[in-house]
Amino acid sequence: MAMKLFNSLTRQKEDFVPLTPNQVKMYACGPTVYNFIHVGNARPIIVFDVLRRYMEYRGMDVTFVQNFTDIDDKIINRAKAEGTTSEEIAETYIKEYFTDAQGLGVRAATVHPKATENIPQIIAIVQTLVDKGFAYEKNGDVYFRSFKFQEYGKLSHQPLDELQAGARIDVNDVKEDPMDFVLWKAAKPGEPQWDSPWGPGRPGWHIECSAMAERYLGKTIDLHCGGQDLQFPHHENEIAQSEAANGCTFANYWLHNGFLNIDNKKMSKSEGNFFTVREAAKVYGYEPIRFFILSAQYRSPLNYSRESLTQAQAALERLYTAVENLEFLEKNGASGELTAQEKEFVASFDGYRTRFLEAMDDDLNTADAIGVLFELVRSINTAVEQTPTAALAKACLGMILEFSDVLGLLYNRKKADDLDSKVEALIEARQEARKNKNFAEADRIRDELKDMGIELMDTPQGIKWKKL
RNA sequence: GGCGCCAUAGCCAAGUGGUAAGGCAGAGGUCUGCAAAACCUCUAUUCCCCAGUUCAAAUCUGGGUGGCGCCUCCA
Repeated sequence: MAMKLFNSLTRQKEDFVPLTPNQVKMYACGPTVYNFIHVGNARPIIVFDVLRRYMEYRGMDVTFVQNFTDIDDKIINRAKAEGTTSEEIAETYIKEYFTDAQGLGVRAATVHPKATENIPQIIAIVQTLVDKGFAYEKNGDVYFRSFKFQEYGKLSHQPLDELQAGARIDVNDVKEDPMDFVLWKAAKPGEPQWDSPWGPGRPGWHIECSAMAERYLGKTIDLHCGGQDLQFPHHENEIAQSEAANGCTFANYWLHNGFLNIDNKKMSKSEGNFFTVREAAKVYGYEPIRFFILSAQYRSPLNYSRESLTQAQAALERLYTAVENLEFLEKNGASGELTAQEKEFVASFDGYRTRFLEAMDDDLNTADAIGVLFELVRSINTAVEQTPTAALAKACLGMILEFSDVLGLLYNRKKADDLDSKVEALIEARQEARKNKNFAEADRIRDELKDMGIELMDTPQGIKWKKL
C-alpha cells in the first residue's frame, strides 16, 4: 500500500507515487543564512527529515536537496551592520545551522547547494524565460510576467483578480504589472554582484530554488516541501518559473507544514516573537525539541510553551529509561534461548509495526506513531518484568530502536563506558554495608555517588547505574 | 475584501460514521531495607455551541461563537 501525503496542489491526501518506482526526488527550501534558526524554522527541518527517513524505511531511495539562500538583502544588511562581507555572514550561519541540525538529530541532505554556487544555472533559466517572453528586463532588473503563466495561482488557489487587488498597494513600480516578481536584481554599488546578459546583478529569491532543484533533481521532481508561509508567493513563483521555462510539471507533490506558534501566534522573525533553537536547546536540550515537534501531526498548528517542552522531556525520559533497562538486561539478564511464551510475545510486534506503518502512511502522522511506540514500550516493560532474560531484552530493544530510528529519536544514548576504580570501590562498599544491614551507610554512599554524577538503582539482576 | 486553517480531559495530542489512542501532571496500590524505575487501578458518559442527516456523529451537512494564517520578507 502506498503512503498517503496531503498534496497542497489538490488539497487532498493522495497516494504518493514517485516518477520512478522507489526513487524519490525531494526538495526542501532551506534557510536564508543571516542568523541562527528559530524553533519555528526547526519544524520543517525535523518533519521533512522524518519523511525522508520514513521513505527510506519503506525501501525508497531518496535524493534530498535542501538549499541555503546565501545571497539576499538580509544577509547584505547584516554584513554591512557588522562591517563584514556577505560571504562571511553566510558561512558563519551555515556552520551554525549544521550545529543545530545535528543537535536536533537531523541528517544532512544528499546535497546542500548554495545559491551563489549556482549563478550560471540561474542566469540560464532567466535567459530562457526572457527568450520565451515570460520575462522582461527593466533598468537591469528582470521580472517575470506572472499573468502570462496561465496557471499562476494554482498552488495557493488564489483567484488571479483577487491577487491583483491585494497587490494594488505596490505603486510607482517599474514592473508591467504589480503581480510580476523579480528574477534578477541589478547591482547596487558595493553589493555582491555577478555579470549577466542584463548587466551586473544578483538573483532574486524565487529563481534560486527553481535552478537548484533542476540542477540536482531534474526538470520534474516528486516532492517539494516547505513551510505554509512559502506557499505564496515563493512556491507559486517557483512553479511559474520552472514550468514556463521547461514546459513540464515542476513538482508532483507539494507538502506544507503548519506553523509553530507562541502564545498562539505564528513564531516569526519579523514579529520578533521567537526563540532560537540554540536558546531553547540550552534550556531543554535538543532532543526534547524534536520530540515536541513530532508530537503533533505536521500540518496542525503547534504551540511552543515551557510546559510543552517540559512534557516532551519527561516523555522522552520514559523512552530512554525503557531502553536503558533493556540494555542492562541484555548484559545481566538470564541467558538462554527465547522460550515459547517469549517467542509469542515477540511475534506480537508485527501488530505494532502494522499500526506504526498505518500511522506514518497516513500523511506522516507522527503523533499517532509515537502513541504506538509508547504502547509497545509498556507491553515490553511488562513482558520483561515477567521474564527478565537477555534474549528477550535484545529482541525488545531491536523493536523499539526500529521505530525510534524512523522518527530520529533516542539518538543520545550514552555508551555504557566503564566506571573508574574509585566508583567501583564505593559501589562495592555500599553492597557490603547493605549486606550488613547498615542502610544509613549504604544510603550515604549512594548520595556520595550521586554528587559525583552516578545514580545507582538496585534491581533483581544487580546494581544498575547511570551517569546523570 | 479574497483564500484557507484550527477548536477533543488540568496540560500536550491521536481518532474523521460504530460507541473516546498515547504522553505529561495527579490519586491509590504492587514491588523495594529505602530510593529509582517498572507494573496495576483511577482521572472526558463525552469531543466549542445550536440545528439537521442517520439505526448510529467527536467524526457528515447547515448556521453560529472563539482563535489563527496567507494575500508583503518569513519555515
